[in-house]
This record gives sequence, structure tokens and C-alpha cells, in this order.
Amino acid sequence: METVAVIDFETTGLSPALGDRATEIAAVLVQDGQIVDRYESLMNAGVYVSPFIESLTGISNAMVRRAPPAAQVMEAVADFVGDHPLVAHNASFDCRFWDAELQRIDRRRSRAFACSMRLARRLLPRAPSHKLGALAEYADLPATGRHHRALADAELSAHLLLHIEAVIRRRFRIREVSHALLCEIQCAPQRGLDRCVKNLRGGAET
DNA sequence: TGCCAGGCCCTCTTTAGGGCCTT
Repeated sequence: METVAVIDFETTGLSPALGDRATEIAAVLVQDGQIVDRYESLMNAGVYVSPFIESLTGISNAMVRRAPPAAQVMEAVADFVGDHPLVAHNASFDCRFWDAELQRIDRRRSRAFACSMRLARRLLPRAPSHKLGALAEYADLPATGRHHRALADAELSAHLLLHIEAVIRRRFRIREVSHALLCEIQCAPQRGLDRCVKNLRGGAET
């Protein structure tokens, strides 16, 4: 598959529309079945980190105050990601913050997000939960560090993506799993998924 | 004062409601 960028945000809350801001971003590049590069940074958006969020993420107000400005970090991570297609776990969340933080520096997203959670719901329906941590345990993914820190979660999402790609190759007898195919599968109906993927591939098998 | 998201997905649905998932 072409190189993809798996990203993860830590934030002050759930909605940029309500004033929540990013406190940390990580992006890892996945190429030829492995992580080949990493970017990680705390960022200072001048916002208050609540005790709940500090307890959840381990990111304190002092850590954010010492971090580089959010605009500087977003410029750097946007350059790092470049034009690679994007992946995130529950991508609707990260996509909202990605777009909102980019808009603040007058930049725009150029590629679509694929969502490892939506893919897991279709391809790993027997998992007891589709939370990132639960899927890591279910699929026996390698440990990557403290849950709810950006780099650890981005790397874990990358390992989950590689696991999902292996499931797709095995189940649908596909040699190369493109980002475009991931986007098609995540939008396909759960029932009739096999028929849908076969139609996408024109019925050709490797 | 109290409350505040948003998209997906399933079902006891479709003129709706509630759980899941992200921080």
C-alpha cells in the first residue's frame, strides 16, 4: 500500500466547535507494512487543561505552557504528513480537530481520512469492544506505551491498521490494499461486505 | 442555573432512539 499517515490528537475536550483545542499531536508514516517515520509534539494553544483531561492523558497545564505554539507545531506536522492519505481511530474526531487546527494556520487538508474503528467494526465484528485499547488486546498488537498519549495511540492505531490490512488480504484474497479500498470498505454495508468488495475489485482475484 | 459534540450503527427503525467511540 502507498505510504499513509496515521495521526492521533490529545485535546482539552471533544469538540473544537465548543472551544476545545489540541494539546498534543502525533503522526506516524506507514509504508510496506511497517512504521518508517514518526512525529510527536505537545502544543501550546493557550488553553486550560481540566483536571479530568490531565488525569486521562497525563498532560498537565505546566507541560502545555512549556510546549511550542500550536501554530508552529501544526505547520511542522502538516509538512511531515504532506500529501499522504490519512488514517485515525474514530477518524471523525481527529478529522474535526485536524481541520480546525489547520484552518487556524490557513492550511487545508488535501486527503481523505480512513477510520480504523469503522474498519474494525466491519472486519473484526467479534471483538468485545472497538475501543483502541480493547482492539489491541483482542488482536494481540504490540505494546506502544501509555494509552491516551498521542504517539503511543498513533503507533497502536498503525499496528491495528496493519492487522486490518492482513485480514483484508486474507479474507478477500487481495495482494495490495490501497487507501482508497479502505475508504470504500469502511462505507460498505456490514451485511454483504464480501459481495461489495468483490464488486469493487471487479471480481478479479490475485 | 444548567447544559452544551458529532457521526456511525443497530434495531423493538425509516415520521426514531439510544449506544458506541474519540478527549
